[in-house]
Amino acid sequence: MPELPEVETVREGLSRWVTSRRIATVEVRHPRAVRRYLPGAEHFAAVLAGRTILDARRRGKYLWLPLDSGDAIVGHLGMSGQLLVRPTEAADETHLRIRFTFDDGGTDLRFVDQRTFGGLAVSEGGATLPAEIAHIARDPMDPDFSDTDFVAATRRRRTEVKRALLDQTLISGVGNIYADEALWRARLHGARPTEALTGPAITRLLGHVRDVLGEAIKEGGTSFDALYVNVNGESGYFDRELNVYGREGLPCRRCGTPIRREAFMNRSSFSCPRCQPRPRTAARPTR
DNA sequence: CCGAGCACCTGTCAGC
DNA sequence: TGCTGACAGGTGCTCG
Repeated sequence: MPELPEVETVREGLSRWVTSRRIATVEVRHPRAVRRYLPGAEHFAAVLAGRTILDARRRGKYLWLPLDSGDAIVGHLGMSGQLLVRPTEAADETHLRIRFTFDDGGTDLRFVDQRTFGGLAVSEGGATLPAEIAHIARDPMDPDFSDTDFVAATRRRRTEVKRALLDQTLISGVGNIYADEALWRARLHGARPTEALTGPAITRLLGHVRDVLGEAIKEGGTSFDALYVNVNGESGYFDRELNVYGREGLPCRRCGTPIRREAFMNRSSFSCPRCQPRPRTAARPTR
């Protein structure tokens, strides 16, 4: 779910609502929420009590909160995770997994996650960049992202272009929605082999990725239901701007041809049959 | 190195 | 009304 724009929306909320606050207590309500933190739930709570949150940062779909100890809370929302800032007296959410209270009272920080694919961990010494996410590439909104390196690395891959966009070690933050939207804008079918794309074509595609992510951030992200919300529980509005994702059978906004849906990696890909013709052959060696 | 398949979960919706 | 199967924004493992 949440892809870069949704995670960025959450990061902005955390930056505003939890920066400079000192953690009082931590309750882990479900052990799966901290499964990536090997010392376990009790240690998770103990090491965080009394720490002050200094900032809220993001790379791709990962978030981290640098602490005054030099450690960080690192997290991923998975498919259904939410970080909510709620009044302390508000009733527990059905899928409340972790609750943080603060010395100043007022509001809690709650990790709520229906499907439990997400989770939080403490990254020792991870304030600058958690080691747990060192394998994740920079995302295209990062000022230090290198367009030329991305183009070169993509052309070296022998894979399909949508797979490349979803590969978080090549470019991070792009998920199923924004990959389909960027490919539609670039008029490329996701099955096009990367090695057969020219440098300028990949550069143009990258520009569309950056455009669609930026536009979605302005709208507070995409949400089709109450699962994808900011820290105050509010949905974003980018679903109104989607051109292909979820629009099977509806007319392409460029040419009117009904949008097609194809199976892809146990989910779906949406594209325009006319603007984005399938490649004639599967990936093959170029020489 | 790469992809296919699957595991990890809960909930919703369509169809029977 | 219930049951069943398909499907959902992600990651990460094994296997070939």
